[in-house]
Amino acid sequence: QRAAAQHPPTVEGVTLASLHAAKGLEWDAVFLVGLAEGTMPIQHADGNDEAIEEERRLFYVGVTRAREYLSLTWALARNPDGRRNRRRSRFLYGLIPEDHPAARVARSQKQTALKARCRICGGPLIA
Amino acid sequence: QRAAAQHPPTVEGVTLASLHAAKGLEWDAVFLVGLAEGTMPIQHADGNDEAIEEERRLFYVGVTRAREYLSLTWALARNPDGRRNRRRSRFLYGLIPEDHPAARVARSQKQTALKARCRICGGPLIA
Amino acid sequence: MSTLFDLPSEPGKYADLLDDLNPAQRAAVEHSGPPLLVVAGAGSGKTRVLTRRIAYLLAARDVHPGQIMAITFTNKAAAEMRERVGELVGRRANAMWVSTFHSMCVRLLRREAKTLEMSSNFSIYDADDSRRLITLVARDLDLDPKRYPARTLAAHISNLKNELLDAETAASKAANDFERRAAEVYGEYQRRLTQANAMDFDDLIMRTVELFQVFPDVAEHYRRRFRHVLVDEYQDTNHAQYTLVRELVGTKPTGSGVEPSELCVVGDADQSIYAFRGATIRNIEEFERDFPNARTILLEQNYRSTQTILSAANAVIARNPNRRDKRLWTSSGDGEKIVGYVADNEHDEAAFVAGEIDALADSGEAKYSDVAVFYRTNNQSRVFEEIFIRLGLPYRVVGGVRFYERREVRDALAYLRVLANPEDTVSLRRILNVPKRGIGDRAEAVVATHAERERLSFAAALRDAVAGKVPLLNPRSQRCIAGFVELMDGLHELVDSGTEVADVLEAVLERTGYRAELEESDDPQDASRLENLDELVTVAREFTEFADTVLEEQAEAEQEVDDAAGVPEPGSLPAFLERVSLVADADSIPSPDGEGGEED
Amino acid sequence: MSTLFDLPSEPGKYADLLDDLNPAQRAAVEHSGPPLLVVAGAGSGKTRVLTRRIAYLLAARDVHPGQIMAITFTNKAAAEMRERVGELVGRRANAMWVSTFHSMCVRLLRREAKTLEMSSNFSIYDADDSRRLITLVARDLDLDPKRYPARTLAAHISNLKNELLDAETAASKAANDFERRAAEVYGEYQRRLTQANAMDFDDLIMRTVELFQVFPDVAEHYRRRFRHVLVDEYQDTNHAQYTLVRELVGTKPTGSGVEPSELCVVGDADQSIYAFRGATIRNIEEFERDFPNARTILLEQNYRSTQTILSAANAVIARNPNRRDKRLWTSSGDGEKIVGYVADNEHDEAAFVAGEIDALADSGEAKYSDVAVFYRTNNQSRVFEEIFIRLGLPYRVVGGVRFYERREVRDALAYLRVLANPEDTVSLRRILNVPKRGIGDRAEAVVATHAERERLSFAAALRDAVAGKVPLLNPRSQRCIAGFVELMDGLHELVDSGTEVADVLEAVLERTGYRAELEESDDPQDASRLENLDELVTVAREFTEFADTVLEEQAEAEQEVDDAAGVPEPGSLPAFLERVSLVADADSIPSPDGEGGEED
DNA sequence: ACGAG
DNA sequence: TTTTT
DNA sequence: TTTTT
Repeated sequence: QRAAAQHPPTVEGVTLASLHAAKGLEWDAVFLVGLAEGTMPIQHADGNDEAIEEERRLFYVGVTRAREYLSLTWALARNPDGRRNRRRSRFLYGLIPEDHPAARVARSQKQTALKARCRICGGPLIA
Repeated sequence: QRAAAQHPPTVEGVTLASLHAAKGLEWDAVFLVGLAEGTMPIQHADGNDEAIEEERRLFYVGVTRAREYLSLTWALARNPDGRRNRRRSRFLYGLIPEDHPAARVARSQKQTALKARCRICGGPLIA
Repeated sequence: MSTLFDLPSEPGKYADLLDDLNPAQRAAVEHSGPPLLVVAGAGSGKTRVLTRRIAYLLAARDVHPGQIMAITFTNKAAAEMRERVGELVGRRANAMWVSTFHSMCVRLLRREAKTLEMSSNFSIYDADDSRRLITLVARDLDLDPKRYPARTLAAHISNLKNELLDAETAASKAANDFERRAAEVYGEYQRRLTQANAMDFDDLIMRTVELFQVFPDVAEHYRRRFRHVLVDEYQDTNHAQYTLVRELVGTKPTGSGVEPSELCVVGDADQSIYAFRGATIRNIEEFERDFPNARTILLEQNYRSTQTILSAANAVIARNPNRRDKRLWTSSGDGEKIVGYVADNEHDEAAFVAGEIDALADSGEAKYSDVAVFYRTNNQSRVFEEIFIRLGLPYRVVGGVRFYERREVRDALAYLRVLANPEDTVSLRRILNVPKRGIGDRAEAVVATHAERERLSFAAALRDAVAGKVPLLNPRSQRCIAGFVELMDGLHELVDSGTEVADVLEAVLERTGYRAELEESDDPQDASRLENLDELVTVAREFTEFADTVLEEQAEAEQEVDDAAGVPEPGSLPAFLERVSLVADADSIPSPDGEGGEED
Repeated sequence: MSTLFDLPSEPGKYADLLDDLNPAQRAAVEHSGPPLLVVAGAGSGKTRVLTRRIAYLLAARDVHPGQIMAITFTNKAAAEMRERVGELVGRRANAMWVSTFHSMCVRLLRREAKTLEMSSNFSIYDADDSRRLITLVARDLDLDPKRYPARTLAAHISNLKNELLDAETAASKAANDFERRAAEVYGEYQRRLTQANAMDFDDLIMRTVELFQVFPDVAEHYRRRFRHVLVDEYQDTNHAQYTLVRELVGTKPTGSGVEPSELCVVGDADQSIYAFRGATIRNIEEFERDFPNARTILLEQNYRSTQTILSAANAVIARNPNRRDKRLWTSSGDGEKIVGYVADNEHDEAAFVAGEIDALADSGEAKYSDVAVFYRTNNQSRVFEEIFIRLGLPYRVVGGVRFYERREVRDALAYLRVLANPEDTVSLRRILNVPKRGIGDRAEAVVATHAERERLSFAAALRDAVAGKVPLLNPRSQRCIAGFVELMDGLHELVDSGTEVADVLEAVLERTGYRAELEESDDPQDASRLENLDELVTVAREFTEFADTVLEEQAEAEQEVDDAAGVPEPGSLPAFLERVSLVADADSIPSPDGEGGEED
């Protein structure tokens, strides 16, 4: 058994990787996480068309890694007690219907945790 | 007698003006002041060739406004008690000889006032 | 005419025009034919060359003054040129077009308004009007004023216009959010300008270029007429102005055989300091490539400064790379040495300067008014003012708010502008509640919404408001608006009945209560405001008087005035507004040019 | 050969190669003649197309494997391609060149070293070496490391090289201080690289382009040889790589009548995500313009994902403007719905994901190793790691420091590199005092200055130091340096006597005390360091063994090896270093390619 | 509820 | 901030 | 930060 840095000799488990590192590979189930404005697309790219287009391609690469199961998630706040001022990624427009709970916008007020599971998604996927 | 904003009806006196406003006019005696890096050329322009060239032209316009008498001045510090950390404008290179008192560099230490008058300039003017 | 039988280049002839010129200057005056670039170093006598050249054209080359167009950037330069040519050739000078880029364009646009399918009595929006309108547009587009400040948007849009790009092109070329939003604002801004029957400074140039490019026959008409075009301060032209000049003179014969006009531009790349306003040094640098076959003449002899100063200047500018080399020289000697001084701090620097100035004055070497202090940024004047005041040294500060930028002056003019052009929404909304008459933000917003929804002008929406047709408007506001409309109607009647401008202005100040409000105030600033308004009335008065004399003279001389098509009647309210719109200072009212008639 | 009498396109023939392909794939495999762009959507089977095409070339079009050059970006891709072609055509595959851009260039440069008047045993500097050298250069140029960080300079210089601009051109195009300084650094950096007999990654490409452009006969030689060039991930090429490909295949016949080689590039503009590394999407977008007459084939059928996922992907990417439209589809059904989830905070987000993963695992829908979590920035892994650890959910994090980037590995390799190339100053200075042996910054600086002044290599300056010829060096440091030189001389003897790499490496670790130091430490990190060094020894051992088998096989098959000119002897130290320089992971050692000899 | 400050 | 060599 | 219209 070879000890390479990127494949530590631990039991094979869930892969955690950057979207760049995901390119060219595929998995049965893929979770794209942190899909909030400022993170995906990254802050830096905002306002710059070419950069935003590249961020979108990056997201696209992520989506196309999944064989069967794809999950798209994001968080309203950084910390449990932090201000819930994040907005969801623009790349989700048209993907998650506006009336779906996951499409909800951040509120500035504190509010109770929102954890309603939602496998019953079924909105129109094509924009 | 007409009351125009830029020519208030006061007694005619010394003209105080920006270098831009000086363009096209001429005076017997001209004082170009504030000739320190960050002011002339202005901070903003630093590192940008085209901008520095334009600042130099601006300085040139100032110099060519004078008929008989031209004085070039700058200050080591902003306030009397402030840190003397200014450097003289790069536009003065070759104009004021390096061994002339006015070519002195800012010291970071506090030091006694330097006010030696210096009409006895006589260094080589052409670079 | 007396010159008809003279040989153009006969030696000894036109001695009065040529004898006191140096060889380069003389060459520039005598040059004939291909495009000419006169690279005129500082103090090299470029205005003299320009005026002599014009005089020479008239005297030696049998050119008619009506065939000459001389373009400057400032009214001051135009006035000086006209005056100095006048000294040489007398009243014939009045038939020339000597004007700024902008007033030349206004004149052309008014004449050709029909061609462009627009009204000839458009308002001219200056930078402040323009920024105001952009603020409104940006707000309507829900733009965050932090991310999209009106100032920045205005500068960006101005740059686009200077590059002759319209809103669609700008949108298609936009490569980031800011550019895209700016393009949107640009589009809506233009729509509102049109609605207000107004043009901003940049439009004046851009639309004239459009006029020439879309209607080649119009261009040809003017090219046929202006056989000689002279441009001053060529290094300060922006792309639109460059294009305007090129379209006007042409670079090859037209289909019907009109040769390019003779072009002479004067400028100095080393004095190009307005890049931030869109000026592009490239125009003067590339003149020979833009106008093939061009001749270039360098004016390096200086008649202003000592050799010491010139050598310093040469040394400074020589460090700029890729520059056409040019070394200023003088025959008048070295003069005094340059003084260098490092002060410990800014206060001491100012004290040193003050001391030097006093010494110069005491020794009689220079009067105070012969002395100037220059700095990079206006805030640097502060220390000097403090010291000068303390020493009782007289001074004047150039810069700061100019006459026509003062609030009270703009308010008064806004009334006049609305009277002249009721569609001028920016001006109308400016004075709607000035002085306060109970028409608040809410009422204004409600009327604006109504106007938008019903596709009415703001003025028409106000009348709807009076008629109770504006929803959500409360009765108290409605009464206030009724009062305002009535007020304006009254003023209108004055204008229609031919009241002279100054009296209309007086009526505005009285009936609106503007003057009363200032008189009641005990703020000393308001006293100066009153003075400024009085000054404005005086300007208006003199304007009418001057127009009357011109008209009389014209009548006496039985001059034709066919050149005046579309141009506002001399002395009229529109004429007055046009003048003040294109001018910064109250004392630099341009004298009317080209009003002496001639063949077309 | 068995294929000699087959008609190239006879229906039903080559069924094994074509039958299980969809029509677009088949067209891409069968296409012959003009340049071919295969736009291969995600999961559309592009490697299959590439490998089948190669097999088809060999089987149906009578192409010899030695005429094929297949270029990839990663060693992994190269290895996979070689393996899959091998499955189809057997050992003949070994005669092809299947390699990364960089290793292809290394190979060409070693072969043609004489032409470029350089040594064929140059070191290859990776990003870290390069940044180190740039740090030294910037320091010598007195650059403020705040304003000019080595990272930024390195990135800038890399971009310049990717654009094929040399230091002079960069200097002449510099439009601000940073660019000018960067150009200076670039120039000095290149000088030092040459001095160190080293090339960085970008040089490998740039100098190969130079080779082809300056020596057209060399280009023609390789064009004649490689009649088929295939490029994978074409959307990731930078300008230099694009130029390299173009120079290699040619766009028109050479003077001596060599037609352009047949080019096939495969890529997907929608997956272009390396612009920040210099990749330019324009290359794939403009392929048809760059290579006139080109044929384009779209691969839109997907063999990986459910239609639900593909529709989402299509919807996402469709919003990018100015894009070649492409809609992925599958015949395998809709599958599960996509799950969307907003968490209150990042902790909850991770908890949700962990819960979902557990549910998938519990239900048997997926093993942990079939699941991946992707984020934009590596620091986002933190929350997930915390939660996963708490839940005992097994995971591995991709990214972070890679095997050959680890300090201990680079230290050990630096020793080997200095042994292979004593001029390799960066490596030499790296290990000069590692492990600590009393040669401090001061001593290093003094030696460096001596080297600079006497125009000596740093290695030679060290010997001067031992001989007491370096001024200002104190005796204690001198003795330490003497010890170091002696140590290295001893190791050199080992190398010269033909000791195998793994044993040299062992000697390094023992004699320098590197291993001892780690063994004595009680830092747990140092334990893992020891493991990594052991791993490195194992890699070296296997490398030699593998080379031995290859050599034996070659001997058995009596294959010619003239292709190996300039290429380091298999199993040798230089060969080992070349391998590890072009590789990121210890487990992705590329198998030697093209080593089976053939005619040229 | 709107305008003024 | 991403990091194929 | 400069501001010819």
